[in-house]
Amino acid sequence: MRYAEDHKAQTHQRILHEASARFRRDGIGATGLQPLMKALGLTHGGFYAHFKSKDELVEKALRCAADQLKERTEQTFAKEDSLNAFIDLYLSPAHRDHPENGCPLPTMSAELGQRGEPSEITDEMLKLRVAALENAMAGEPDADAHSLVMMATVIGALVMSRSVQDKAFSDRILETTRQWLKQEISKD
Amino acid sequence: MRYAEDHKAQTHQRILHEASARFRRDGIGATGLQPLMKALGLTHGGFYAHFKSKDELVEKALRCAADQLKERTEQTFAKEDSLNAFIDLYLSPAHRDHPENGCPLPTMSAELGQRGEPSEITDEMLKLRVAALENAMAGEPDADAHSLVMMATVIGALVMSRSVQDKAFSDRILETTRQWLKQEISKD
DNA sequence: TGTACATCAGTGAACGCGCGTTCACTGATGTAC
DNA sequence: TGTACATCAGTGAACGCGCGTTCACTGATGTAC
Repeated sequence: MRYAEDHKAQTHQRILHEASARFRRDGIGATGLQPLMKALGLTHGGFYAHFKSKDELVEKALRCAADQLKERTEQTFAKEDSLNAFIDLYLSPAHRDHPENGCPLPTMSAELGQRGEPSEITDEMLKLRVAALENAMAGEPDADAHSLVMMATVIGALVMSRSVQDKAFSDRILETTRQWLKQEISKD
Repeated sequence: MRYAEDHKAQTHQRILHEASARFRRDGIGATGLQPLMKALGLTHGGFYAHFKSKDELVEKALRCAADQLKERTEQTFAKEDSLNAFIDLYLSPAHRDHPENGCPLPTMSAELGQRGEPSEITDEMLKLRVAALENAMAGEPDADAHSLVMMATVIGALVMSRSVQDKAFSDRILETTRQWLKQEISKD
């Protein structure tokens, strides 16, 4: 063969990785396949040797982002003070400023709903993260409700901090929410 | 003149209203001007007698949604038990299932950020709502932080409930968050 | 060792389509005389 | 009262563009003999 044995598989992964970043940063609709492939040094025609449609790419890229996130989540929850670590990570200025590496939910959920694709990956992703939070709250009586509400709070705070032009206000949203959530934890 | 004096102004408002609903329901990018005008019984060419570009429509429609929301918020906060009323309204299944009439932030914020338009209407909208919440918490020492975090929580819960396929899970997100927030209020 | 052939990841022109935008035009009305 | 003209909200064909998708092709390689 012309290329190394795993060459095609590697290209496949490169497309997936680039797409998952662009979908989060620019949105699904605004991400063209032509510019995407060009950015990888390829031509657009070759895309269909890897995926049968853009819809399939969306599904696979979302899975890719979810797996990436799962891994990072597990790393975070392996730490000592995992809840505080999670809060600091999710509500960090870095996460706000780099949606392409972050949680796909705040950027993609609206568009996914509008597209009418069932997907169910978001279900899986959310349930997984809420379960991880709940697990880290072991001992607290309201852990099931608290984990769910905490997840909602960090997502909402991130959405708010990204929606706002006023930089100081954006920082305040993140910091205030961080402090609030940590103080809630310390009560238990 | 051919039409009533305020005919053009009325058409202008009809376009604005329809656009503000479609942008929230389908997204900005996925809303075409041609189908939009057709839905109002007009042809697309006439659009430019009312707005100089789609970008201007986006800005004006967002303002329209914000005003609509402001009015509804004020009505809610005129009530006795305004905080509970707000929570029930924002986290109602009706709000989840009808984004076209609801808060534009959860549906449009990602796209607005991606478009690179400054806008600042989201700043105004958020600050206004947070201030209304804070006002309703009069007396509570942490009202400034609490109002901001509560806003984040309801936004995040709505985003989550809309992202999920599992209907029972979606309902649980809304209900759990409602209960949690109300219980937090009753503590004060 | 040398030649003919098969493989197949990637190429790039072409397709139909809907988009935002432009513009010469329509036609029902109010106004002027 | 009747005719000529001005107004202007809305019409609809046309534009260039980027989109997702298709497909005949390329050309470097491994294999067969």
